[in-house]
Amino acid sequence: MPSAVARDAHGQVQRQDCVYGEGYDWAIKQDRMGRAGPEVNGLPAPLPSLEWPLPSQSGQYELLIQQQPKSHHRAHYETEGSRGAVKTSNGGHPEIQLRGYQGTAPLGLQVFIGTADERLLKPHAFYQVHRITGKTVTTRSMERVMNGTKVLEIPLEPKNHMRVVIDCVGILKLRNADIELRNGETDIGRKNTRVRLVFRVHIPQPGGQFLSLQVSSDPIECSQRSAQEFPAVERQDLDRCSVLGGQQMVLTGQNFTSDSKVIFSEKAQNGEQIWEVEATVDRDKTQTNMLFVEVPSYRDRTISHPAKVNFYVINGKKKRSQPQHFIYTPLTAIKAEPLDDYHLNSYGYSDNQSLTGLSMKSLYHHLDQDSSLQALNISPTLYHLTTVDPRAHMLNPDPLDDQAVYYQPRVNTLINNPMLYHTANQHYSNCSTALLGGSQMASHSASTPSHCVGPRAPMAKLGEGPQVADSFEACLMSRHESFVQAGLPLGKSPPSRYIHAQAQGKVGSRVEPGDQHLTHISSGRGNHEERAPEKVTIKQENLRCAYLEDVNDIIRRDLKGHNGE
DNA sequence: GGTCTACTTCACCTTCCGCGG
DNA sequence: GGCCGCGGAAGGTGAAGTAGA
Repeated sequence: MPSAVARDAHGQVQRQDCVYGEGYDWAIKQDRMGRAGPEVNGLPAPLPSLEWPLPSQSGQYELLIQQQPKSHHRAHYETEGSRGAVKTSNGGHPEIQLRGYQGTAPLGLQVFIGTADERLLKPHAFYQVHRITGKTVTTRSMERVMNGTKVLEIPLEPKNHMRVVIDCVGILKLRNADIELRNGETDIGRKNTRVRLVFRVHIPQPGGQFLSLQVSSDPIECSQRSAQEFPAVERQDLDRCSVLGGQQMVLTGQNFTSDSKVIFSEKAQNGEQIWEVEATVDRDKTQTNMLFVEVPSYRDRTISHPAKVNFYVINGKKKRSQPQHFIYTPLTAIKAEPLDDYHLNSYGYSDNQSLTGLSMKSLYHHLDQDSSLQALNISPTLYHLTTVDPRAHMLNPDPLDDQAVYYQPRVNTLINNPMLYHTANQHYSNCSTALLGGSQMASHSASTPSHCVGPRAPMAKLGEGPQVADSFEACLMSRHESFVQAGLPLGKSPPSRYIHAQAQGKVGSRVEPGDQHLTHISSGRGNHEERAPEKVTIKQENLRCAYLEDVNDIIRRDLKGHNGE
């Protein structure tokens, strides 16, 4: 088992262990690439952190999952033998394809185990990918460790139309106690048994850049027990209806029984349950993987804002599915003011789906989903990150934020770190205040929201460490605490930002303390093109229904969007 | 009636066993 | 016979629930 010492994207020396499949020329070729990233002009390029969100599609390229893994796979412990490769529901194996690749050289597809909870996708602390070997395995693979996360690399070959069957990926469960005792680990393992397979590919681009794409599978339940007994909703054909209810919703999933009930519920901000009602299930049509539900009417038919509720399927006393989300839309419209400098039509809102009653969250979401910056007539710009805190970038991990990452190492030096990442479809550019004067990002106080960069503003940092992440998360929390505790409309807090990245080496951002009703989004060209910033102003009102939970909702929706759902 | 504590129940985690290919 | 993949279950642990002071 060869091991290597490599420098990661931040120049930190780290040990990486590699395990090769037999007769694996490709692996040897890829080894150098994987240790410190692909090579550019003979120099190793760093790969984006596994915690970075990446898009599944960019330009002509698309990384997609042709066959999704089964929703249950019992992971094995280190003390056990392998429990085999992850399978699809029809007994086959997941299949991945990279579309749009015209090159002749094979690429490496990276696979790791990611989280599947409400938060942002990141490597799962309690599960690791496990390389399956044996005569039934047809796919070559190579195992390595990147920053403590096991990653399998599988060749994607043009002769196979850049399509590969993932029959060599198993899931290893680490003992909760071992992980929870680890320094800096804040997650708990108990009941944290859902994972996703995450696939990444790095495509060489002209000029020595690389384009990184990522796609993650549907969630996989990895525990023995829940897999056998608990109902699981995998899909719902309806996610909203009017407060009157009455519409039929078809749920597809697992472990539904003739006794399954569907419970709609709503919780107040303080977590107190304020509404619960059992929906009518069509028992005659019920199958083990399908439920037909009549949406119950909402408790309050006079709402003026969409109401977000949950529902779950329950088989027995405590055998209930993960909560699913549902939105009741109001019957009556409320005042909607035209938004300055903002063309609703460009977002395709129909009359009954106007901005009426739309929260800031919804606005953001729609903006995001429709590649809003383009719609807002913001020209593509170069987007620079200097060793960016991935979670800063992930603050709003929507398709817009999930810019494909081009990276080109050692092109220029910014303060202490030399890495410049250029995104595809580069809509905006920015850089953290951390870069100003070389101040340490870690010094950003969680209690000073003014240091938080706006929702679509990646923060830069000058080192990777828990204090930075903590600071960022605290920063995020702080922002939302201010929403909830102060009861301010979302449009008023936190203060808007004016972010402007200049050419490399002179980048920076500043907070504009001015009118907090306004959200400014500016863009400037980076090192290749200079362009005057364009400003978009959005006026927002009626935002009282913005809750902390909205952030999760945004994340959830966007993750779903990621998966092409 | 509210709070605290001790006890009980049960869900979950981890390990082990055994079977078939 | 050994290994792998897999199902099932035993036993430990801790969270959740309940009863009594």
